[in-house]
Amino acid sequence: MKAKYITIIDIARQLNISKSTVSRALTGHPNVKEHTRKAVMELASSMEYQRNSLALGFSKHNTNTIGIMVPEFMSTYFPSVIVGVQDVMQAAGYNVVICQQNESYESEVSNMKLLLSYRVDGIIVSHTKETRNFDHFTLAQRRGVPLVFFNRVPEDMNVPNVIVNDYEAAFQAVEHLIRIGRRRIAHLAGPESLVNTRLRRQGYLDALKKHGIAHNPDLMLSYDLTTEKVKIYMKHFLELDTPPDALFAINDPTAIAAMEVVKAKGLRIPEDIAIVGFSNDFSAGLVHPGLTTVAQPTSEIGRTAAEMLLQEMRAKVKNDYTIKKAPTVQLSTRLIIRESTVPEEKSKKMVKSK
Amino acid sequence: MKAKYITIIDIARQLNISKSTVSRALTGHPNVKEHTRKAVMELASSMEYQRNSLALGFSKHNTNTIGIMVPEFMSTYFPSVIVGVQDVMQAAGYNVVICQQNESYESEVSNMKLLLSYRVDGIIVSHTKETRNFDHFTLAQRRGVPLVFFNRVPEDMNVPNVIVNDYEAAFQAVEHLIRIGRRRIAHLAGPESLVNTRLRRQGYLDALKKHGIAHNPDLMLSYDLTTEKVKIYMKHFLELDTPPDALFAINDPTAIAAMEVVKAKGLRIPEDIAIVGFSNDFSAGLVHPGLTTVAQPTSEIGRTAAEMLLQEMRAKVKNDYTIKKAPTVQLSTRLIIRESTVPEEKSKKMVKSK
DNA sequence: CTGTTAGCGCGTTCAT
DNA sequence: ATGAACGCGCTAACAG
Repeated sequence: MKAKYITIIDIARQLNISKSTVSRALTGHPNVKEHTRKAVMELASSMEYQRNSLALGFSKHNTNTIGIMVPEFMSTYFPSVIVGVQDVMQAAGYNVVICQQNESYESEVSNMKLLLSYRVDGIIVSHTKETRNFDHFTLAQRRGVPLVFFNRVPEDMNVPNVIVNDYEAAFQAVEHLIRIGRRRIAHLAGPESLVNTRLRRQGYLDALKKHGIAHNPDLMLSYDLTTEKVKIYMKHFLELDTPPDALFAINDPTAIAAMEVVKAKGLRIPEDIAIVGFSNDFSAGLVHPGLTTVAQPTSEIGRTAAEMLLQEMRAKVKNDYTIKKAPTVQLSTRLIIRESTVPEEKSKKMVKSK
Repeated sequence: MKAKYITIIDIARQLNISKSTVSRALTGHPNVKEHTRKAVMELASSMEYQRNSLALGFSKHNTNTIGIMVPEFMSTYFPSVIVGVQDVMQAAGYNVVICQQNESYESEVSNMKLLLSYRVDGIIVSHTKETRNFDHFTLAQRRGVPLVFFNRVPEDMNVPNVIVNDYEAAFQAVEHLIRIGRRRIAHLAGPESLVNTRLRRQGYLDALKKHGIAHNPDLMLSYDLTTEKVKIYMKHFLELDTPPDALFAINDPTAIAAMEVVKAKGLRIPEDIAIVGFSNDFSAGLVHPGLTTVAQPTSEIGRTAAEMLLQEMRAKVKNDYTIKKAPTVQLSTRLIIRESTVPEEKSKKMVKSK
């Protein structure tokens, strides 16, 4: 059941001219008689000629296609970054191929090889939570395929990337909790493999320190981002002799899952325990009470990463990041205060005073 | 800044053998001396040889790649269908390229041409809300590229597809509203271009009819799925002389946006107005009150579509759907009752009694 | 078991 | 203004 496509040879035969002429007419080469060009164009369109990008990329050594690799599709974060990437890339005449890894390292390696085997011109990446070995990324670099990372950036690689101010954002979020009078602030951190985890945790620790609150190791746990674990750990927190009066969660899904546990226990949010998330997922504004969280400029992250990649791809001489510092763009976040930390009336006042 | 890849010729030269032998060794052809094979494999891996799928697909006329085209990424519906597709396709040795159209007809046409120009072996599609012309799809069929539709299926095309029982699901949802005593049931329908819109609307109308409730045209509006319009129309409904006591929304984002309007007006859900959505998006369980909605088996939809596509691609003789009825699989939905129609205690009872 | 050759579709010289 | 010939990387058919 082979597909059947029209080629420039078919067109050439019908018109009794050479395929070179057809090729020239189709690509807008100046040296083609107007009459001939018109005939070619008309026949091509009536035969629904569809150019073969494989053949083209094959001989030209570039495909006008970039890949984007994201770890998951379950929150709205990555899809909206992708929309930003597509905006810019489409305008620049590039096609975007999306690969989604389901947080699996294996998928990531095989998808990377897939993209390389299809000779994409560049790749935008956020790695999985399982990724500890980065050989598949350096392989791309060695092959001269530009990479731009965002959100989850490997610490040991010198590579262009787009990030947000995770440390400050976490610091501010925790400071917000302290300002509203909380002292026993728990932190559900992410996996050690993610640089975000470490930055946000440091922000958490330093905010406590600044305000003279001793860090209680019992109130901090790293976990693997699965819902089941949140439930276990959150229950554990709540059953401590002196349970926390606030929670800073690594991301919104974590915060939302934690809220479920709190509500199931019959505790009140924010009165008994205030909760802050991270990223301002679509659902953060929908849960009850609304989730205080750190908003990330998702579509701008995507657009910025795309623009950085375009620069890399357009560079006449490949940037050698073994000898040169790779560019980093840090975008700003914004703390969104909702009812999970400040009850209704109060929160309205705070927004106004902003 | 051209990328530089190793080819089988490089390997052949180093080993002083012909590229055919290298090719055979690499592809596991039986007629290669063990010694030679080993040498090839070792060199290939130490040089980090990465096969060129372009060249392969180019000469073999198939790419082991399928495309999936979805209209949007804003709800969790399409991403989770995609995860199902990937499951099946990965196991079958296919690569999946995802295209997202932002609900734009133009993007759809250009992405379709993109996929065709890359000679994908098959395509899974849900079309945009703007799509009224289906030539780009029939083009694929004429080229012998199998298509499988899901969710948004063109009515005039005889093409394999995976759908849910939209009509019955809508019927049951509305019947549920009637059972809890509602009579003035409004319906926010989707764009006329979507077959879902028509089926769900018919289910709505027939449920009213069955229960002897006259259809009030003032209570039914079609709209373009943008949040701004929901707000306008919902306000309009609520300001009618005799406003509705229930709303059946075409999908969950619509229902959730409508809930905002209701709450802003100071009305109670479900006491003043009960609300039902469609699809059981992730956020449906998070909003307050929880949204009663029709759950779709998203990942099963994806897996089923993928399996249908595999069958099409594997068919020795291409199925000619101009003369033969295309297969349809209809999957079942399930009405999930939450607090947007039945207050807390009551809804718990109903779940138990199930 | 291995080497040689042809061909996939296209753009691109190099001739004419 | 046009045609002929080549090459991109790989597999397959054919010839040893």
